[in-house]
Amino acid sequence: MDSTLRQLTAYAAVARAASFTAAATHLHVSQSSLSRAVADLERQLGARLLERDTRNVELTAAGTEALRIAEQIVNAHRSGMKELERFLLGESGTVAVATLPSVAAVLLPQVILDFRRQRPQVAVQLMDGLEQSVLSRVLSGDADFAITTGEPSGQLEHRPLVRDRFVAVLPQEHPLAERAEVTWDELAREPFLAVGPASSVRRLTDAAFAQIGAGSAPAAEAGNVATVGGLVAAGLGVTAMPALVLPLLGTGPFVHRPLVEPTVHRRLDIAVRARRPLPLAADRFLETLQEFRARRHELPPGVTWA
Amino acid sequence: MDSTLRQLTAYAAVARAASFTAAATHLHVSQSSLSRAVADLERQLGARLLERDTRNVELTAAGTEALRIAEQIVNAHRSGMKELERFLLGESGTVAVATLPSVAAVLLPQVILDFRRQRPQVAVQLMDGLEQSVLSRVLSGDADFAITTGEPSGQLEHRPLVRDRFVAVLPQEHPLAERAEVTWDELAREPFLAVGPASSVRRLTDAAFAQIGAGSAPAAEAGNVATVGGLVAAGLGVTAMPALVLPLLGTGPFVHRPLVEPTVHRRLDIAVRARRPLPLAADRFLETLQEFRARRHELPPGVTWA
DNA sequence: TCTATCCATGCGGTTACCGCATCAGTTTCC
DNA sequence: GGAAACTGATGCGGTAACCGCATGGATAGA
Repeated sequence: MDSTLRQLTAYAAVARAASFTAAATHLHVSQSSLSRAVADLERQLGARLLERDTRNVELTAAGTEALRIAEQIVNAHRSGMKELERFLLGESGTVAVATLPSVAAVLLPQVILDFRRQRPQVAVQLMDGLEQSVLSRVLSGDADFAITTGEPSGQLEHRPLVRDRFVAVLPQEHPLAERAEVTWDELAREPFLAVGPASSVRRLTDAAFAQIGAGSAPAAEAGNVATVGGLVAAGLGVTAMPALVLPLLGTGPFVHRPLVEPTVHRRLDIAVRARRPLPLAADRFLETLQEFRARRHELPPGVTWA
Repeated sequence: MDSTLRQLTAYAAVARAASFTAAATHLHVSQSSLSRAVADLERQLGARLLERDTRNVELTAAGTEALRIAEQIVNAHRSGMKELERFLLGESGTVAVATLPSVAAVLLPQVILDFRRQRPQVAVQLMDGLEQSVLSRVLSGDADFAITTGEPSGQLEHRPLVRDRFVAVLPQEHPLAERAEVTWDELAREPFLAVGPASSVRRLTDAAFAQIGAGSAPAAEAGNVATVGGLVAAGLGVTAMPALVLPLLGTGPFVHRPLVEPTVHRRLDIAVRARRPLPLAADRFLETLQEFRARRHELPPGVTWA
C-alpha cells in the first residue's frame, strides 16, 4: 500500500480528464506511461479505479473516492512545496532577532517597519534581554542573529553596526547640570547609581572608572534602567548611560550631558554564528538594516553608524 | 522542485531522530540510502536542511520548516491511503440504493438498521422513485443497485428477491368487504381508482384486467398511492395494490382482501449493472439483505421471499 | 468497409535507487 | 595518549523502476 506521488498525480490527471491521451498531453508524458502508472496503482490497491474500454473512461465508486484522496495528497504536496519555496526565498517565516532592550526599543522599530512593508509575510520576533542571554540565544540558534555588545568569539562573527556614546545623566537641579560637558572624573565624585552587574552597561562604566583610577562602588544599583532613571530623577545620585538607552530611562526630571575625558562608546555589533548560512529571511532583514546605514538614516544624538 | 514521498519520508525520519543511523534502523533501510536521499532533497531545494558533522545532526531554520511540511505531506499520504483502504474494504463510504417507495418504507428499514449496526461508518442513501427513475439511477451509476420491478435488460442483471401479492382495497362498508377473497372479475365491476401511469403498479393492474378480458378505464387516478388510499376511504371506489404498498395507503377506513383468479404477484428484484464489480460496501449491504432472506425474516402478510 | 482514435502492451535504453564496503572525522574509554 | 567505536559521506556494482516508441486490438463514425 505504498503508492507514489507519481502514480497519484498520473491517476488524478487521467481521472479528471476521463482520458489517458488527453491527460498525457496535459502532463507532457506519453500515454503509455500513464496507462502503466494507473494500472500499477490499481494493482497495488487491488481495485479497479477506472472502468475503461477502448472508447470510454469512467470512474468506479472506488475511483471517485481515490480521485478525491489523490487530489488531497497531491495538493498537500504541491502547496507544501510552494510554502517551503517561499520560506527559502525569505518571503515567509520568522526572523528572530536577539538584542538588548535599548536596541529593540529605539533602533529597531523603524527598521522593522520598513522590513514589514517589504515582506509582510515574514514575522519579526524580538528577543530582548541582557548581553549574556542575547549571546546564548544566538549560539543556540534560537535567534538568527544578535545586535549587541560583546567581543567576537570563535563561535560568533561580529559586524560593527553603531557606536553609542556614553552621557552623564543628572538630576535636573544638580550643579553639574549647568555644564555643557561632564568628565568621568567629575562624575566619579558624585553618588553613582549603577545598573545591575549582568548589564553590559555596567561592565563599560566599571571599565571607564577603572581607566581614570576611580573606585566604582555604586551608591545604589538596580536591574532595570528605568529604575535607575527614577532614582536619578529623585535626586539620589547620577549615572552614565549610552545615548541609545536614554529613552528607556523614563520621563523624570533629569538631564543628560556628554561625558568626556575619556569619551566612551559602546559598540553594537551584528553577531551571527560563524560558518553558518543565515536563513534568507534573516539575511533580508540585515539588508534592510544595512540600507539604513548606507542611507545614513538619522540616529538619536550621540549614536553614530559604525 | 519535485521532491518524492520517499525523500520526504526519509528526511522526516532523519530530522526527527536527529540521526541518520537511528532513522535507518527505524525505517529498515541502509544508512547510505538515507544519506543520499537527504542530500538529494537538499540539492533539489537548493538549501541545507541539516547541519551535520560526523557527530551531530542539527536542523537549520529551513530544516525545521521542511520537517513540518514534510510531515504534513507524509501524513496526508498515509491517512489518505488508510481512508481509501477502509473504503475498499467496504468499511466506509456510501451505499446508494435506488428503489420503489414501498420497498424503501416497508422492506428496507429493518435491513438498514442491521447494516448500520455492523458498519456504522457506511452511510446508506435511499433514492426512492418510480420504476423508470429507479432503473435510470442504476444504469447511470448514481445508485449502486436497485430493488425494483421490471424486466432484465442487457445492461442490468436481476436477482429475484421477494414476491408481493396483489390485494383488493375496499371501502370499509363496501359489499365485497364481507368476502374472504375477491376475484379480479368482481373488482372490475366496481369503479376502479388507479395510480398514475408511471407507476409499476399501474402496469400490473392493467395487465391483470387485460388478462381477464375486462376494460380497465379507471374512475379516477392519482400519482401518489396515499391519495388513492384517501379516495378509497372516501368510498369513491376500489383499487388493487401489492401487499407491500398497503402501509403507504394511509389509515383511512378501508379494508383489504386477497385477490384471486388469477393470483397476481409483483416480483421485486435486486438489479445491478451487468459485468460491473459492485463496490464492496454495496456488496456487504446485499449480504445483509440476503441474510434476512436466508433466515426467512418475517415479512408483511402477502409478501414472500422469492 | 475504411479510417481515425482509443487504451494496452512488448521492447530496449536510461535513470534511480539500493546495499555493501570503505573513508574521514570525532568521541569515548582504557 | 592512543585504540576502539561510532558517525555521516561516498565509490561501486547490481537491480528494478520508468520512460518513450512502436504496435496491437477494439470501437465509433464516415
